[in-house]
Amino acid sequence: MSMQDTASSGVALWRLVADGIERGIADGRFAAGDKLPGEMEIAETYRVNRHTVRRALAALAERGLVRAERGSGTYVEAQKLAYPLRSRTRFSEIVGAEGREPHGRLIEASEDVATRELARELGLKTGAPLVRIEAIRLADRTPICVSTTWLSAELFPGAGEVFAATRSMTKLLEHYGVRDYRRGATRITAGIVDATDAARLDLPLGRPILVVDATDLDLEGKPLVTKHSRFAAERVEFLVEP
Amino acid sequence: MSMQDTASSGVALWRLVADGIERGIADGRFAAGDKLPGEMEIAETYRVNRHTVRRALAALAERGLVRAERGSGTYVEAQKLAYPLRSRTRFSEIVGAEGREPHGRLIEASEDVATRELARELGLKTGAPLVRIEAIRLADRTPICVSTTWLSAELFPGAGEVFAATRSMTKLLEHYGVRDYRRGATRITAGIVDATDAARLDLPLGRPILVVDATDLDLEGKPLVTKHSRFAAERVEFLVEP
DNA sequence: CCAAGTTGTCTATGATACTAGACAACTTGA
DNA sequence: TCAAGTTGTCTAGTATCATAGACAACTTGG
Repeated sequence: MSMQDTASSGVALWRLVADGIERGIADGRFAAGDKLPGEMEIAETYRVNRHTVRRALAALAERGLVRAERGSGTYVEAQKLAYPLRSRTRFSEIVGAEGREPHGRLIEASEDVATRELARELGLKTGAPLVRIEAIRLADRTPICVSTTWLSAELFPGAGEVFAATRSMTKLLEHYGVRDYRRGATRITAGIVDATDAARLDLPLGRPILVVDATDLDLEGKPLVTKHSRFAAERVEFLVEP
Repeated sequence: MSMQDTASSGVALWRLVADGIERGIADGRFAAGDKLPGEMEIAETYRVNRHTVRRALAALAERGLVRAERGSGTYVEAQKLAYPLRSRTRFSEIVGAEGREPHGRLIEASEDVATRELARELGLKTGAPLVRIEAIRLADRTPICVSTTWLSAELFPGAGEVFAATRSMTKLLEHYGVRDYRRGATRITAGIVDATDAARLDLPLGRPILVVDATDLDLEGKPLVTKHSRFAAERVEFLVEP
């Protein structure tokens, strides 16, 4: 150790610094996305060499808690949202279970007609009238995913307005008398974010996204809605449980 | 660190070993007075060099948790019993308050006659008949002190048998109708344990003892018993409170 | 574009931590 | 008395921890 830690506690200085910063992140002194103080400044507050601070930051970066950007600063990485994929998948419940505040926002709602693919997913005829809802979901204030959701315009007339008011797909379905629903097939792929979604997700261009196509069914197995969601890969982690 | 700790945790190996041993003491895997495994054996269980174990043991010894005896082994130091000296001093209550189990054992009871000193302490005449009780007191199974207690044989006939049965001075006095009593003068000195007491206290020769001479009085201030107690200095700590 | 501020990388030095081996000093039990 | 087992002490080598300074590479705001 150094002359600075009084009693040679058996804990390295860089570890003390790392723990201090981690505590700051945990208790919200440094929020997700925040810029940490500069290495020099941290070194001064802990009365420690800049290299020791770098060692601490490296340990935190290793665990994904912070990310250093050369020339700019070191930023708090939002902890990846653990997103379990079960038959009962509710965004608000998942986010809430992580101790974060779920939000939804309508981007756009419009009339559409079913392509052959959409028709098959929803058990409708090709060309059937649909409501298309473009929405974004956030945990606290961090955008997690943008979803395009299609519903039958005949079964759910005015669904766009209802979603704009309720900001929740679950509540929308309740409004139409659907007490419960469950997840049908879920397909997951990955891609690169396009410019539109990048702006919506507040992501730099070129970042990876997780693309999820899923259909929700009512309790009799009849398709209710089908969705095409794009998740910011760096903010979410899907958990598939046996 | 070494190559052995996989991820360079920032916590020194010797600290991990020390913490492990301390936990063992705290949860009773190593009881007070127990001999710890040899340094070599500890080194093997923690997959660590013997010198690292020695560093850990040195840290624990520094804090008084263990004591190394060359050629013999390293022993768990009993935490010193906090022994407050108040006007109402009851061994069993003091030990119980520390969460330990008080015990008493009669070593010997015999007839005696009052020396001038004893007579003065007890408010009797020189040569008055006395009962002399030699007893040992323990906390859990650790001997704390040996006491020689004198009582008037006229006021407390057969006191030796009563003590042998009750193993408690408080209960003995109750047996003779003494509901309460309090501590009179208390004199404290220190000395070196003699061979007899060393055996009784399970102490090595040459160890320091605290010698307490005290007289207990009934509520009217009349002397009841006078005692000469020898405490193992390393196992007890007297607290004088204002 | 430029200056200021940021992180990244290099060299260098000294103090600790850990390992390894050997032997001394001591205790214990046979 | 002796052998085995214990703690104490020494030397030595390697790796990590921490400090210090200098400069490169990059970002940001003016």
